[in-house]
Amino acid sequence: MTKTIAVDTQASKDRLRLWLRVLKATRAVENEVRENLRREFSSTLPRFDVMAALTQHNDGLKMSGLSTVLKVSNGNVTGIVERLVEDGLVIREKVPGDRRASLVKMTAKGRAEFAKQAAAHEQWIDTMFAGVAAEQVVPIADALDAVARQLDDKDER
Amino acid sequence: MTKTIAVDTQASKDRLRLWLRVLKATRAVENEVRENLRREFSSTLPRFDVMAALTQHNDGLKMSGLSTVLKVSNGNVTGIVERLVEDGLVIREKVPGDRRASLVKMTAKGRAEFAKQAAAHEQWIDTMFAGVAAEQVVPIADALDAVARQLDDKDER
DNA sequence: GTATGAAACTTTAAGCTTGAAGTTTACTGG
DNA sequence: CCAGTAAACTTCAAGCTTAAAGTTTCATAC
Repeated sequence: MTKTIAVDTQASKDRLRLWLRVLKATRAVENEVRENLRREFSSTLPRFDVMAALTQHNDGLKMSGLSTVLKVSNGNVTGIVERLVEDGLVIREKVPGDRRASLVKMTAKGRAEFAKQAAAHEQWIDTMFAGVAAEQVVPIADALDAVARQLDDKDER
Repeated sequence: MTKTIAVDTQASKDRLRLWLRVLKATRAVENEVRENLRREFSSTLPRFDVMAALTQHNDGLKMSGLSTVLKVSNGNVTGIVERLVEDGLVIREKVPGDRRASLVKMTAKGRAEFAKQAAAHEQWIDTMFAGVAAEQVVPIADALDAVARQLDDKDER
């Protein structure tokens, strides 16, 4: 077996510093997006996330599918979808042959509403990330993807 | 006046993609940190954040100071500090000359506990970011700092 | 002094989030 | 068939989070 020994190198400190910056930037952007969603659309980030996932999966997603895609708990999805249904943005269909499950889909109203929100969202992000040099965008995205993928792989084990 | 016209360029799409990756990586790391804090220390990220802020400000912070530093609402800080006080990790001192305010400080128990958590935390981060090449660390940190700073500046206006 | 307004908080209502426990339905081995 | 187990959810308790409203204290102007 391989034993990992704690060493507090410069590289280690740099990585911690990187994480703190990533976190700070993410929270700043997220707060701005939340505030904009609230002000302009009277909505929230979790609702936006659910609608985005359903838009990508045009044939619908089961509750468990939503919680897997969004990486949140089952119980969480229950509440968010509940409220989206109340607002008529989403429907829950019965799954033939499995009375436990239900398939969540966007309604026409939901699609129209989400189209507006997604367009605004893209503009917000574009403005917020304008300060990142074009040639840095792809390398940074790839580096962070490596971090996320490593953790995803770990979860699946 | 300058009018901003919406243009959906390749650069714009790349920036959106970058944001989605940043978000994904951040959530993955955050989830891991939350889970580790819960499992190993029966604690949470907000509690860790408050203790980290108080550790950096050794002479204490007022409630309003905490909410400014952490960029969360006043009411939020009230609850978290309340629970930290219950656990004896933090104390609230009276501010002489201002009966409205109180100064929050770490206790000896809090300092001892946080030292353990911070050391573990640094190790977790080091492991999770091991996949990022050393020479990329600083440039990425700087690029994201630009994003955060732009939003901070905007808030102060 | 005393009104008036600001500052520093706390409280509240509503929504988000999780892990754990509970319910109903489906599947599988004997 | 049917017992046991797994799957797909929902419910629950506790904590996090915010905006808005409320409270007490302080500062300033008159």
